[in-house]
Amino acid sequence: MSAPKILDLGSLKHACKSCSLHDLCLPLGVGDEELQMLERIISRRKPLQRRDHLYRPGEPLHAIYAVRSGTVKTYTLTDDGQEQITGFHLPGELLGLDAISDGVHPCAARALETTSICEIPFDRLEELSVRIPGLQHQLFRIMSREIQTDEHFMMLLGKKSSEARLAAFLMSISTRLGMRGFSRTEFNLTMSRNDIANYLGLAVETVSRLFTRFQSLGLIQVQRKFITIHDLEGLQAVAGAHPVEEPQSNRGCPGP
Amino acid sequence: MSAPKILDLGSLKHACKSCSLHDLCLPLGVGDEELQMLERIISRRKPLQRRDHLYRPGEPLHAIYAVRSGTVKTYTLTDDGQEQITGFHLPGELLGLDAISDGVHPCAARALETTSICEIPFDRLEELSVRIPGLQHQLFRIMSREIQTDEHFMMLLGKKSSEARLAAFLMSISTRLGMRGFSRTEFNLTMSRNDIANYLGLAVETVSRLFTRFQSLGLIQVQRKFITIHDLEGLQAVAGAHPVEEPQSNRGCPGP
DNA sequence: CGGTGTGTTGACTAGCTTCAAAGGGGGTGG
DNA sequence: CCACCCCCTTTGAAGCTAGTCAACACACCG
Repeated sequence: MSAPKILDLGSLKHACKSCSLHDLCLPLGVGDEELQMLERIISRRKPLQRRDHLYRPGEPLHAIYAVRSGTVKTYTLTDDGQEQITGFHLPGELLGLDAISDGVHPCAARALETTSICEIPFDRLEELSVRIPGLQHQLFRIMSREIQTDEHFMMLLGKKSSEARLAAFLMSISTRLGMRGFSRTEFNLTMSRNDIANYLGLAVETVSRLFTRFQSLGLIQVQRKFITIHDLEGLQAVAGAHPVEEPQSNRGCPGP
Repeated sequence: MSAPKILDLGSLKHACKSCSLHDLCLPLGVGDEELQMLERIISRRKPLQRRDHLYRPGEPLHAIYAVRSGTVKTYTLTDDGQEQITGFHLPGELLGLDAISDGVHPCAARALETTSICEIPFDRLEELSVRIPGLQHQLFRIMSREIQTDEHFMMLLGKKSSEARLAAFLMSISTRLGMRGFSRTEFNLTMSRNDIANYLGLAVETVSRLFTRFQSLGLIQVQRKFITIHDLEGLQAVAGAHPVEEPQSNRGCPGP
């Protein structure tokens, strides 16, 4: 499956520079030679079109994937058949890590727009990470990071108001795009309101109302899918805010 | 840190049999010799008493931990200083995986009762997993599993009613205890109602009312912290149920 | 034996969902 | 290229779930 295409290693290397695998490879002093070994097992797929599936639930894990450009959403189906979005994946981010444990994808991955993808055959990645300890360490880090962000998101869903959720969502998109060199304050939301609502555990109507409210508060400007953030600090404040009231005093003092 | 104690390998091996590291080690044909190498780096800590911390947020990652007996809760503090429980860890389960990415524990871990713990120095575990590919694979699997259960839990928080959440929680405890050879239908909830509510994103009062309701429905019997499940299937049904209505027809048929 | 913390129960409230309907773009077909 | 249609989005009003507030019951502990 997926015959490794011969690629221009120079350009691929450049591409890898903005990828999460890069961040997590080079800093540890993985040598040039080893980097080339890694790059050799990575192949590009032909771009996905909007609504194309990268994989579906139940498919065996062949590879993990990195988004080169575009957006991918991952989702599962609940017992009663409705969709639950588990994440949006922006350029430089990885998908498919949740499939390692059973060797089968527990969720589906679908492009929200034209999207290009790097494919990293998992068995070969594992082999390589035995030979390159730095790579193994980085894989552990990447997976740990995902566990951490999932925990953070659980807090969002469990404790935060609808306002805080949407604000945090926008801040998350902003930050992640910013890390990859895109604008933090102007971007397109490639997902529908429905997707956002689904992801945040809210009703579509609530999300729509919140966009309107944020705009009238001067925090953001909304032009359909195009968002301009006017007040990053303000938005962050809304995101961090306690659902009902903020004591303001004795911050971060847990007590024994 | 943590001078490796000389242990009776025979008894430790036995202990490891009911541990998640075991499940995820032996099946892959890790040899006896390699298993001994693993066991040699694992040390026991002296038991934790109720309310003792295993680690606190901000502490550097020295080791990951496995619960031998007892229960541990992990939690973070929100921006405004209130506790958010991220998980309960039963015998045989691992803690601390979320600390790998930054080398620092993002959350706290605290014993809910007298608890004994195995400590696995992470740097030595990493070294070992380079030498034992099967071990590396199992670590990937364990972390992947955690990502997967986190995603599942996100669905619970985002889409399910309070009833479904508590039912799913009880089923989760039941299943996990059952996997370790404990009773699936009779157990002590070592965590307080407050902890349960916090974890599930509910108010304490709601949790209390739900326990009463489940009892009057004949699903469970509640005697303070001691729970008897009378109807596992019924509880599962409540857990899986759609918050409002259940279509009942066309299950699991996504459509393209 | 009181004190304290934990758990339960009731009444009220708020926030979000649901239901309903209309506006607006983008895509498709003629 | 235009027109139609569908779906996404927005807005309004009503309803319900779960949260909040308050008071009490119960065990556990010193």
